[in-house]
Amino acid sequence: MIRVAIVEDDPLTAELHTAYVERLDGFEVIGSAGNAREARKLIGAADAAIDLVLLDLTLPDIGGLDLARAMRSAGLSIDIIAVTAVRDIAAVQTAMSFGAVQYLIKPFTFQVFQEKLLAYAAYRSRLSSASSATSQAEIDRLLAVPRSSSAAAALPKGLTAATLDAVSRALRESPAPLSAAELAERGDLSRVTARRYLEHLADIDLASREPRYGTPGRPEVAYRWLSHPSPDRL
Amino acid sequence: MIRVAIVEDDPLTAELHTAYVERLDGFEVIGSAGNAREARKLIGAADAAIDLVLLDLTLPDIGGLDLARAMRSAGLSIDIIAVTAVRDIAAVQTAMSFGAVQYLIKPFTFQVFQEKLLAYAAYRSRLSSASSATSQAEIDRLLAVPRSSSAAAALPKGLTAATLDAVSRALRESPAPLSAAELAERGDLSRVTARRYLEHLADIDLASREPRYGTPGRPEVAYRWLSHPSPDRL
DNA sequence: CGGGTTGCGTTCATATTGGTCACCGGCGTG
DNA sequence: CACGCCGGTGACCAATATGAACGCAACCCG
Repeated sequence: MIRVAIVEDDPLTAELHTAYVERLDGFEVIGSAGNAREARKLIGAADAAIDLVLLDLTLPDIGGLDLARAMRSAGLSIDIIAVTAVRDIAAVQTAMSFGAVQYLIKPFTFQVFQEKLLAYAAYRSRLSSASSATSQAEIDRLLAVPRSSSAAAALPKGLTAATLDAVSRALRESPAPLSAAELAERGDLSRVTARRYLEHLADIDLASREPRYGTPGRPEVAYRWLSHPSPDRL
Repeated sequence: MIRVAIVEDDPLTAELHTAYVERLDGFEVIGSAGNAREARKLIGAADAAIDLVLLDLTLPDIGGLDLARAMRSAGLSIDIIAVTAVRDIAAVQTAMSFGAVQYLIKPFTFQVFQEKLLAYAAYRSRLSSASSATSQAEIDRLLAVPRSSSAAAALPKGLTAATLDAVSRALRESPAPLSAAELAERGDLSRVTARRYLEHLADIDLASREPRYGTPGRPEVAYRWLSHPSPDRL
């Protein structure tokens, strides 16, 4: 059983992540913390014996990266999966230098989450089953992270990962909600295709629909990128 | 230029590693230290601006792992490659939790050493060229590099080095991205073969896929050569 | 209050390309 | 010399974005 602590300031998101973890066999949630102070207490508790921390990098009191540093200073080698909405390469690099084993970008679907945690579990069992490494090649094999392609299989028929990625990016980078027609113009796509992908994003709760009234003609629905998916969608 | 510090207690080995580093283009040795105290001074020097430390884990005064911890405590996110004769899984795991990007077992050949450092260089240039990541997939791609090894060495079944070389060259010399059909026409290959090799190049991150939208019919995917570290050095 | 107008949502046929499978020719081997 | 393995090829079926046609939901005007 891999014992997980969740450090996340938004209670709704924390609850969602807890539910995610508990859906996976072999994982259990030991506790959660909403800020760094609580997290320190949680992790420091003698009977906790935590294996893995899902660490949000944006906490109210001190940054998650500082918390990670503090953990390392204390000599704790608990594994960390960084969870954040920050899409900053520098943050990624810093997190990795503190020994984060994975970097998850919010919001994520259960599939992506599952993939990362299962990869971690595999890594963990590999390490524990091998008592001592005998060669460089073996070390390399132990540390290798398997290429994941399970996410692609979860796509409904007729949709492409590359296109979905392009649509997601365009929507995310737009400050205002986008209609299918507007996104089509930006992304060199047809209106029909743009709508299909936007509908998919809305279906998996990565985007919300917002009808626009007030103009003549049939109302146009605009889509807004969601950074906090609702937890009722399990 | 990647600035390297070498921390190694045995002078002969330190010299050897220095020579190894200097055989590689794009790397330079800033200094070396024989124990943790010297290492701290070397790394702390304001004008050092060190990118990478080759860190021996068995030092006379304090352990290399403790030095790594001290570096992290100080907020330094300098990359570390752990170098040691210790074949202990626990040490590997601890080193990785302190954010080591590689783990090299002494003694190693120049080949192995080169492979690890070139992989690191690729990882680094990838990170610096991308200012902000846009998707989980991209993060995964960025982070996959440093820990996977010998990707180029082992060719999958059904591929030939000569053909791969020809395809690589053709793609590299083309200013615009090329589709499989286009490359087939240029290179005297069938579309099928061209596609197989282009897919391989994309899989090992030497090329990127870019679907072309806007025209009726199924979108055509074009491949673009990614210009990072020199492949002629292999 | 109801019919007309206006756009967008939705569906469907179509145009292309992707992916796969069974063959073919060549090279090494016994 | 026959055999077997292996990589490249042609042709097939499946996949996926496009454009146009149709229908619907909200505004507007009489």
